[in-house]
Parts: sequence; structure tokens; C-alpha cells
Amino acid sequence: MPELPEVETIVRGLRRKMIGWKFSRSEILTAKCLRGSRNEFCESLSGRSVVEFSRRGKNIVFHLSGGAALVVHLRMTGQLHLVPPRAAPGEHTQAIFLFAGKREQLRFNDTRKFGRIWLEETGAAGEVPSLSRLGPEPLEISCREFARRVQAKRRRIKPLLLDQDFLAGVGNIYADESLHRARIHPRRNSAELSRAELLRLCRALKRILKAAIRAGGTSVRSYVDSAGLRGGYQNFLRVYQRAGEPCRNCGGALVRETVGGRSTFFCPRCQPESPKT
DNA sequence: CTGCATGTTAGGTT
DNA sequence: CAACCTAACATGCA
Repeated sequence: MPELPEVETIVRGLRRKMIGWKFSRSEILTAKCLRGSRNEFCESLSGRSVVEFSRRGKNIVFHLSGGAALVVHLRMTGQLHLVPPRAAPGEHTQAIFLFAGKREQLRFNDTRKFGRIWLEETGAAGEVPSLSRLGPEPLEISCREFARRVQAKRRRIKPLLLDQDFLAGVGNIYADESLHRARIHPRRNSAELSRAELLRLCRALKRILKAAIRAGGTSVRSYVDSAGLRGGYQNFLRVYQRAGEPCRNCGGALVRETVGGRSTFFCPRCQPESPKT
């Protein structure tokens, strides 16, 4: 659900409105959405201002005054919404944040309650310690470095792309879409991909992520941005959730199989398991 | 009713 | 150790 492009869209929406806002009171309706104690969290957050926003993988980072960061991971169904003061409280609202001198509230909604929010001290350059194990950002890494990293592993390529410690921000949708555009079977061994295939994959990934950001993300189920708007990239998907439908490249039937425990959509003709060399 | 879906982690096996 | 698998989490939906 929220993967890199969706999280980036949310971060941009928050950044446009909330720089300089000072946290006042917070209402934590579901304690389990927090890492750490509710009191400690609320006390430490109150009085801090938002200095800037960033995104790291699928994590939303509010950089705060006093060398701290508020980090939000939406997992599958989490949403951050900026709402007018009297908006009806949603059934799935887990936390409400109020700001000094502002009428709008920030709400964290999450039907499945897997999303997490936490506060931590940042390093001298604003680094967030708990996010240090994440792999590189796909839009920042060079294709040369990407290829080197992929070839250094001996894993099936799709689960490798989903591994956040290997590469940060790619989820099920964009992994499938990228592999299809690069014409690579999701079970291919990463160490056995050719230079040409690695280059195709890297370029496909970057191109698709950028296009999805431009479209405001993909809304297949519940995703909406901080203003409650749906994305548009679902209209450009070529394989995700299209099992049985014709491949837009070759006309053959797309299939769904499980790879690394995740449903995976691909074209058996365009993405052969054993490509001719 | 049954089973599936998503992201991540924990724990166990090969 | 690397790679891989499964269960767990909570809920809605087909």
C-alpha cells in the first residue's frame, strides 16, 4: 500500500503546510501505535516545532526543534490527514495532534493498527538512528552501484527488491511493475542477471517510481494522501492485480504466483524464467 | 464460514 | 552466516 511514491506524496503535502507548526496537545487513542510510553512521548513532543520533512524508504520523518524526529511508518493501512477542527472523528483514528495557534489537526488513522509512530533524538546531521539499517534510496543510487549490490547477492530478485535493508521504499506494486518493464522473471537469481538486465531494471525502477510520484501515488485499496486525495498511478499499472488479463506488451495472459510468500504478477512470455542469451 | 491481502519482524530451518 | 519459510499482527472484503 503506501510504498515510496505514496509516502513521498504524503511528505510533500505535509511539507507544503506544516513547516514551523508547533506541536501542542496530542491525544493518543490507541497506545499500541506508539513505540514507547504514551506519557514520555506526549511530554517530549509538546512544544517542539516542525523544522523540515524528509522521507526515508517508507518512513515519514518530521524533523523537530531540539534535535528530535517524529517518525511515522504507515505499514499497510495507515493514513495521515490534515483535517479541519470539527471534522468527525473517524472510526479508525488512533492519534490526534494539535498545534499552537492552528485550527487544523493532524490525525493518524489506521484500520489495521499495524502502523507505528515514534519519537527519537537525531544525530548531528539530522540522521535518524532507527532508520540507519535501511538500504539506499532507489532514486539516489547510481545504476552502477545498484548493479554491484544486486550481483553481490544470491537471492531471487523480487524478494531482494522488497528487502528494505537492501533497497529502501520498494513494495509489492513497484517491484512487480519494474520487473515487468525490465522483462525479468521475479524468481531469477540476482547473481545471474546480465549487465544489460541490471541496467534495464535500475532504469525501469527509477522511471516507474518517478512517474508514480508525478501521478500522486497508486490507490488500489485505501491509499489517500494527507488531504484525502487518491493517487492516479493505478491507471498506469501493467501487471499488478491484472492476472488473466492480456499483457500490454505481447498480448499473452498475465499470471499471479507466490514468490517469497507474496503474490506476484508477471507475464510469463515477456519475463521468461530462463531467458535465451 | 473460509481464505486472502498488505509490511515488517521474530523465530526457526536449510 | 546467507537465504528462505512461516506465523503473527487486525481488519475488511470476496
